[in-house]
Amino acid sequence: MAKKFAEHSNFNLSDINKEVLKQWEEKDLFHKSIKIREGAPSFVFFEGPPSANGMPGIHHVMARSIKDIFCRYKTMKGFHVKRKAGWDTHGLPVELGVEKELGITKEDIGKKISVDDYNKACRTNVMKFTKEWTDLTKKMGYWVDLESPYITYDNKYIETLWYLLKELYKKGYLYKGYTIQPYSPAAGTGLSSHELNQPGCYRDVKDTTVVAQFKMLDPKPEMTKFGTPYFLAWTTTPWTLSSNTALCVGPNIQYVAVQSYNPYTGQPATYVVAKDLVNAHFNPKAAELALEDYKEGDKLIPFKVIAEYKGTDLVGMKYEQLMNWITPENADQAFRVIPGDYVTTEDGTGIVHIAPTFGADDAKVAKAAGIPPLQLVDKFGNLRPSVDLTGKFYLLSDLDPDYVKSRINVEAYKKFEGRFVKNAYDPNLTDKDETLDISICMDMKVNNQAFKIEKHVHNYPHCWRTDKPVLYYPLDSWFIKSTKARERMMELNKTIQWKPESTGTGRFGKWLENLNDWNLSRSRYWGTPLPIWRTEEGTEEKCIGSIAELFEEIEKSVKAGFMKENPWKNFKVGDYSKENYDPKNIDLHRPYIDSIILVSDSGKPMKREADLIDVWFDSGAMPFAQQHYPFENKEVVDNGEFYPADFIAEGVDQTRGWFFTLHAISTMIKDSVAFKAVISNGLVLDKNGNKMSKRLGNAVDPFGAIEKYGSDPLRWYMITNASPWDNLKFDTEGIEEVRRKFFGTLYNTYSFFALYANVDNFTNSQPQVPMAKRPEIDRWIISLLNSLVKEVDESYNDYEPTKAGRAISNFVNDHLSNWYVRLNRKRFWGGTLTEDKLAAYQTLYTCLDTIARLMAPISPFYADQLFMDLNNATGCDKSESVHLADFPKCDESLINKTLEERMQLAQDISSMTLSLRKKENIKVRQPLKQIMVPILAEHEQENVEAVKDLIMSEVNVKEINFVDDSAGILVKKIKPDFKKLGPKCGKSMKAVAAQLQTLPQEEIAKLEKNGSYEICCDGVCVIVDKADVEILSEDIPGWLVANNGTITIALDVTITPELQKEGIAREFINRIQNIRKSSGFEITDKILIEIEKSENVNAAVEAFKEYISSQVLANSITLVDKVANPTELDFDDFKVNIEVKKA
RNA sequence: GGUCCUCUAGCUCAAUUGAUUAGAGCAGCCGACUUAUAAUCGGCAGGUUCGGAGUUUGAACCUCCGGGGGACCA
Repeated sequence: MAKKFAEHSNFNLSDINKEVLKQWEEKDLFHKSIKIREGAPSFVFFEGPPSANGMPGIHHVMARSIKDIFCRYKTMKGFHVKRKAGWDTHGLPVELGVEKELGITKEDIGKKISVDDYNKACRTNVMKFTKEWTDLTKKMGYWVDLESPYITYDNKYIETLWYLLKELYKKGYLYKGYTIQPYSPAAGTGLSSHELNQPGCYRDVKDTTVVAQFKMLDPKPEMTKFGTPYFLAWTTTPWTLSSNTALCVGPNIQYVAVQSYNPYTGQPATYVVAKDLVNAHFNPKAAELALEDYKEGDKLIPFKVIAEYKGTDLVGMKYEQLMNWITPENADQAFRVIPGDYVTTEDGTGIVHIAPTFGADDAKVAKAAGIPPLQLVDKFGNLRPSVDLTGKFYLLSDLDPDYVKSRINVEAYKKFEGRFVKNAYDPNLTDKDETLDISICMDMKVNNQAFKIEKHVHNYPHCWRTDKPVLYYPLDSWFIKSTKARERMMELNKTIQWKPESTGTGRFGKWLENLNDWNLSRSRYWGTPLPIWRTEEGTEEKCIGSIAELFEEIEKSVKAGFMKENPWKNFKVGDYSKENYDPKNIDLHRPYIDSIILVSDSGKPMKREADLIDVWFDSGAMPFAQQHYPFENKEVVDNGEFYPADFIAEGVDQTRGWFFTLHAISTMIKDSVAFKAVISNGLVLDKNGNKMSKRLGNAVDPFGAIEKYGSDPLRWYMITNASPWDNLKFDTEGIEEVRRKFFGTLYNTYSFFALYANVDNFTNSQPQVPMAKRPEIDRWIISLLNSLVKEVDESYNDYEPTKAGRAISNFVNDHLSNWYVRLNRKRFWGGTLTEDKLAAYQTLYTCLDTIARLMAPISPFYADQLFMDLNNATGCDKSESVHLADFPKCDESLINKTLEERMQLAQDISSMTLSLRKKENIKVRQPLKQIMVPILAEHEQENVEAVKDLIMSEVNVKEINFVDDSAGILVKKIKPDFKKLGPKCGKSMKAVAAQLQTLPQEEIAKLEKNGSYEICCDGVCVIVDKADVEILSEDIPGWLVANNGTITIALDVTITPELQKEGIAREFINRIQNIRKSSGFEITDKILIEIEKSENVNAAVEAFKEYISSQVLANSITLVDKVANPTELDFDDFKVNIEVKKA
């Protein structure tokens, strides 16, 4: 007994989701889907590790849908697609989460709580939401190996990181440097650029700014003619002026000397500023005033430009230190004008104040020009900037007394010592208090050092944790010299297929071009320790690349007496078992690792550099670390089975995060790309285009959405609404629409099929009816289906899931359901299983089965149900799931473009006819005599003939006739083909087009006859070929005509008495059916009809009595003088009374 | 402040890469169908392609200027 096609009583995708998921788990289908492809070529995919210390959001569904689509697709295409889940477990977010939970700050670590306990808390905390993540992963249908994920805190993982660091070390990529970095005095730590880019970090703040006057020591002669000569330089951080050691000009910028007066003191002066900025600092209204007429206190200050210089002319000029509180080392080298390409004339004065200790650019140009930074010596003998780690000017008592004596002007400095550079850092101050900037500016004003003091609003970064402004501050750090690999990284990047391309060339490419060295250091507790040990003076160091190497070194150290014993004596080197690497046995984290003292080659003790490494190194190293490379799995990584990735996908925010670190590490270690193709998806915004946030309450809960709609419509919506790299305005109405329009239609199509297939016991076991024997409409849909397979396959292959999904959905809605099934319904009804009927079943079955496979990557649940419903009944494909089945192959021989065009023609002609009917207010129910189609070429008639019957039944006309040109009645029109004619005509295109369009009928006839025609205008003549134009019939005089593109039709709207009668009959049928329905008659009930006599209907009723009766199951129709219980029927022009009774 | 992306119907998106009637779906309005029926279908209406200038025979598309939105970076 053949199995029947499942007929579902209701259609709830959320339930289907759950049901199918249960099946998957029971049958362990994910693992089977990998197992069946064992030995096949591998398709390598890398999963970017999320951090499980927060709940997953709806955007994760987006990113993971994309990943899942291509992994499933490639599996169906026969590839072996292994994919390991991963967890990102280190780093500041985790630490801060723990601190918040425990109610402690960074300073408490090691005091109130031991580092050991703290790290234990981190280890637990970071996996807090693992359950939710796993849950979502399963529910949304993302297939990834969750049982053996890579975890970045794992000892094995860390060991690979050490291996990689050592490799980099050996290649000379690691160095220690002193650089200006964003630093949060309140948090006591440097901040990574990633941290600086937490939402809300950059904020507009109002700061006091000053244009300072730097007195020249060696002015050019013309500068000394009037008052004192000064350089003007603008700063938004006046407190850094005391650390000024140079001024910077743009070498190619034009500067001028301007004679004028100081606005505050009225003292005469000659100022040097950029030419473009003169008007920003000197009021143009005062340009006409004479210098001599100025009196102190005048609002308009006269000025006079007296000379012009190029930036390079100024380089090397010397000036007097602005604030002589502290004398820098090598002071003779300081206080000079130096060149810098980054100087602009957009704001300020075109001369930039340089404080090498507080600006990254400053430090760079200063170093290049040999300018010393202004540094102090603290009481421990360290060189320090003028601000301490808490954010205040050093207290004299914290400095080296000898240094204070020799270098500091105590008198001047005392006034400012201990002042915090921002009020936010000082626990005793508020915004309302005078800032250090203001105090300094006031001082400068009095001393004739300030030219202009202003409030200025600018965008400034804040610490995402403490909310306080960031300080650019010099810190000691380890760096990866990524600049060394920059060229190679750019080259390799060109080989990567980026989706969208602009992210690769633009955002990523530009970033590589301007690459800086990678700051690897983090001064925190929970992370991968930097495996570098150094002697106290830093003269000797060792980088450790494995546990084995560490153990060897420990041995030496024990021998040298620096350590008593190896703290991990149970660990067996070379034993890669889970137990051996268990944290109970060995833990490479702080604080344990810090207790290890190694011995240098010369016999000195070496301590570990206290830093942890950037967590982005953790994630970027995952291609290797997830395999514990090279300690294990060396083979499969080196031979390409697991590396590089064929494909990865993450949010666009990862461009400079994970995408970069993967690429950088891979380039430096393996001289290879880490991934060959990448999709960077956009953001998921709320329906109004705003960012989703928990705070605003507009975040969509992914669990709720899946529960309500099911994962399929959610995924389908996300993928097909817009390209994944565009931002998605997430609107649940869109999911609803997808459910209704696409899944609903597909479900109905299947239900229709199942209903009749079960009645006819169709099981697809009969031999396939040869295509040649199937009706044209079958061959048409099969042709379209194969075109679809081709398009979808190409789209998936090109990482264009949106195109694939849209194509599938168009096919299902417009062609399969709305045309094929609708027009063929009658073929499935009643009767025996004829060849024609069989062809219909087979055709529809093929379509549904193919659709299930095509859609499986995007909507894995419903596709599987559909596939199983079909194949369980037929046994055609014995795969346990659509995801274990093969992707359809396009059979080019079944694609018939002529057929597709013809059907399009039928659809167009029907649509035009319906439109004409509407215009004339003639219901479809009213039969009409004929449609006329003008024919200009033979094949046109052929095409229409082929689909004639379809059109006639669609639009209720009796004939389709053709008018050819022989009678000469057609009114023709010429449409130029601009693409062909444009290049031919050039400038005269417009005139030629105008002439063509007004060409008289005779001339058109000539063109047609001769195949070409000469058009002259403006003295230029062009030969217009027949192929350069489209000739169409625009009108048939006396007919009602519609035009659409090249198609023209005319509808005969004359309603003959005969047609009218038939129309009335159809009208009766419709009304009576309605009465049947509203009276609650059964479909099989027979009825008796009485109609009140009326001139309007008598003839029609008499003529079509049989027809009406057969349609409405009437035993009799009688015309009577008056009915007993009349129902009034309104026929627009007249009314008729009728009575319908059960027989 | 810099770099990049983006702006098309009320909404969400197309437009074969420069071609002359700028298209769909949703929503709206009108209607049809009534053995896929809590399903389905048709028609109508809706546009200064963000604004401006330029290149071109021809611009939604290329260039420049300006505006809105967004991302990334300093």
